[in-house]
Amino acid sequence: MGPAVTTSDSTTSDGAREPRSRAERYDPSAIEPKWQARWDELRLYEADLDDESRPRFYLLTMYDYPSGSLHIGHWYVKTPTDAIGRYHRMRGDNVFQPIGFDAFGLPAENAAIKNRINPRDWTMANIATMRSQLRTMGAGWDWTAEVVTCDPSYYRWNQWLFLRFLEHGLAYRAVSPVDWCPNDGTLAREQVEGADRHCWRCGAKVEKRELAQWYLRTTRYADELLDFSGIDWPEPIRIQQTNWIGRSTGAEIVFSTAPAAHHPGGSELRVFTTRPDTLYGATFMVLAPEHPLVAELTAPDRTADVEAYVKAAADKTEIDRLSADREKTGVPIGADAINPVNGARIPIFIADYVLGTYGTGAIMAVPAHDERDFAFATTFGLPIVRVIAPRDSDPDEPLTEAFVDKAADEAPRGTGRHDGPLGDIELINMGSDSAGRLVLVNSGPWDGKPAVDAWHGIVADLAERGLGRQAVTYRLRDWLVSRQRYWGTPIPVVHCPIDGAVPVPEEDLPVLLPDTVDYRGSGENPLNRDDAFLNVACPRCGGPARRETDTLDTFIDSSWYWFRYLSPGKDDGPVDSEMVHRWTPVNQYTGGAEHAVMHLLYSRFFTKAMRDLGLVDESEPFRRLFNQGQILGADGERMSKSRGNVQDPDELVARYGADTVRLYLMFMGPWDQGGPWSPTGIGGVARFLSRVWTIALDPAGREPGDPASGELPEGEDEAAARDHVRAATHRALRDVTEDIEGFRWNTMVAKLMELSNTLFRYRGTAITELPEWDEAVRLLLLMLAPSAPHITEELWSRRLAARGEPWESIHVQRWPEVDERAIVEQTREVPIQVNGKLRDRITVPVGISEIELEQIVMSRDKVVAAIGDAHVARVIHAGGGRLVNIVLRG
RNA sequence: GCCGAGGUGGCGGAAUGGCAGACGCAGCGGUCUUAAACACCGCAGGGGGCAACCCCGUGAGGGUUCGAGUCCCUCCCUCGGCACCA
Repeated sequence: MGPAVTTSDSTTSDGAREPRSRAERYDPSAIEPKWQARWDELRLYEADLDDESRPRFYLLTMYDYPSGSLHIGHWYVKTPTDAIGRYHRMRGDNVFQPIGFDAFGLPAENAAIKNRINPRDWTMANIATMRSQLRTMGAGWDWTAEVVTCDPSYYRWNQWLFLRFLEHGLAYRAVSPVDWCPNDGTLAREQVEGADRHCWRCGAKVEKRELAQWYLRTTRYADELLDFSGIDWPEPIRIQQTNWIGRSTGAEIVFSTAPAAHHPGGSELRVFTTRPDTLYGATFMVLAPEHPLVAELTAPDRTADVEAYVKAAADKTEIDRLSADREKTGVPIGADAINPVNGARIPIFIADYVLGTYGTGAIMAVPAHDERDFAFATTFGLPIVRVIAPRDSDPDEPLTEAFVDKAADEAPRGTGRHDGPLGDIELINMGSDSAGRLVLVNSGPWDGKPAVDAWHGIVADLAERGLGRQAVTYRLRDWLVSRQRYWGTPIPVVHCPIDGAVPVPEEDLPVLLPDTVDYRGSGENPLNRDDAFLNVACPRCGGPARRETDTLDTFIDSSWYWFRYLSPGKDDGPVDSEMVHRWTPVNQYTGGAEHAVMHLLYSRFFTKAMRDLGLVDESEPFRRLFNQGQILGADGERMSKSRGNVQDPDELVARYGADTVRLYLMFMGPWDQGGPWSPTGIGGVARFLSRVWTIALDPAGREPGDPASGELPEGEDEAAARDHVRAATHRALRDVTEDIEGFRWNTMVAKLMELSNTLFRYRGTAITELPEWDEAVRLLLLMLAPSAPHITEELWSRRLAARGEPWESIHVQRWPEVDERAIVEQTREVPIQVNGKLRDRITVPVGISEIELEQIVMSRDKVVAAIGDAHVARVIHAGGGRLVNIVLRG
């Protein structure tokens, strides 16, 4: 049992041992389940979505993956979120606070393979556990709106949406590589282990395999996704999304291949560059190892080297490949390209720092003006030709590093569209050189022309010859949604030998996952072996065909689930458009910052795509977003069962009660920060709630440990004490309200502690008989109600009972109003600095003039001493008289 | 490596460019108790001094300012993300 919370003597004490106070002690286990049951009975948290009489407030928190049981991290997001909902209810809003489960995903399959249990059984059992755990939190979830994504009534609409996307050209199929294990099939990133990249299950060497897979065309919305107007999202998230999308303006330039013994030449090689003005400085070309023309262009005597390099590149992660300070590697393929502006023959290399997924998968290398190209050229002894130089400098002075305009780094970023540093080319911010400081050199007809003019001029010339055009490229790629797995939404397509990929007709949805599944101890998709699932008649020609066995990425599920909460049972469409129009965008979304780019960008994409399909009118899913931090294990690592660092909330609830756990999580630190879990300090919060209990139920009691107990604080008469109590109460109300609005829970709790400490000092005095005290207790309970719903409900009900008033839940009371008059002060303390160092403090009347204040300041002994014989240069009255600083000369 | 966030007492943290360390935890002293636990009251950044008081102090180094934890530059460290974990 925890300190101060439940002790045996509160329940068993009798005449043998006199407890300190006859008042009942705070025992959360006796009150929390009682109120949870009562709230359910009253359906206190079931929103009436048709209620037009109050402002709507859609409060959404990221739904959870049912991984087994809740850990303290789940509570860390949910308790403040619940406090937001409760606060808004008290503000008079119609709050909709739904919850659900993100039920498809890899862990269920891993468990299934390992333990030979059906993923559905595993998942549903976990959901049952987590539901019951969630109840102990006493949160205001509306369970009538629950969504579970592995239910056919949900995933059928994933399929339906996929078919609409297909119709509108937003879904397509293309070949792309996956990590592949010969025994276990496609592997997720987390299933590839070690530097040698082996399969986590069988240890086999992981290969790349090319598979035809389904994509969603997120890039169609790239520009619109850069526009954050109308939503109130944290700047860091907007910056991360903007950089993730990575819009770059540049040019596509067509080089051609030079004739060689093994190749007739004349093939087009397109490159994307943000620096067409440096075209004359291209001294070699680099293709990504996976570029489609590599095999064709490679000279016979280079084949062995090139193939070995391509194979090695496939083994590396993109993160490795893009590391800028890594030693540059690459191999020549024994072919040349021809520069369209000057006919120069330049050698073609492949190198892994060029990615097949960005731009055209090929770059023109300009070592004089790009750091990576410079490093590569230096390693391989390739020529470096300077083509940009400050006006009147020597153009042929050798470079010791790439000459890149540093002003590019100062380009504004993040809040809107921008062109920033790219994966492979550093962009000069053309706007930064509007003065024409930089000119072209070694560039034929362009010598002496400002780089800014050449940038556009060279592109225009190329365009005229059909050899180039201005182009925009994004770092953002289309969304690969195919997963070679069982436990997901089956992609509703049939492959027919005659008709190709045929969509499943809408009336045949849902394509159900087979109930029985046999993994045979392998990770390979069991749908591939399930004849009953596989064999199907072609919807178009009726001939024998084969079902698509890929399932959809679970991020599809989470890309529209908040729409579904509004009509979870709807069976003639995915969403109730009218309801969606009324209730979205979501007013407040809360969840982890680890979703900054993927889930939060996919959700925005889906909303825009669904708008264009005519399903919803909104363009953005979430009006306001907050990303809380992550609670790590006590060891500072992410909580996971395998590390054994998971903190179970049930244990804490059993010991301290849900209210204490909720409040402690809020008190730990700033909500967006998170940090390692440590239970040290939870006792302080428990003590705080015990004090609140005592203040509310036993105000007349005295503390034998405090000799001054029952007396007013020294120097305070009754009138002063009344003012003091009232001022403390209303100041707390003002600050707590602001802190809740700003989600500053830790300081909110601190201010409630401060108020309770103040009130505690008046226990046993006559003050507790007065209206000021009564108001203080009332406001303290109301302020605490959103965060600690059970204890406040209990104390509220006893308060009403004591007055003979009928019971009404504290959670339907109105949030109180601050009385500004109570807070006004007569005097204030002014710190006095000499040369910025604190030397004295004085207390002065609030309305004092600067002249009067200065007179008092200058007469103070400490000030006089600090000034000595120095000369006062000036006196600064800062912040409207908040501080005085005396500046000395010499 | 790139993008984003952060670094303040023994610990969690507080501080619209204006008194660094609110509020807690741990610690120390005390009250209550036969005693202990609980509870309560008080002390408490580091160094020096009997004291008044003085000096130092917000990852490191520079800068802007009357004044910097806060703004700017360089660097170091930690955390999140990097497209098949969710």
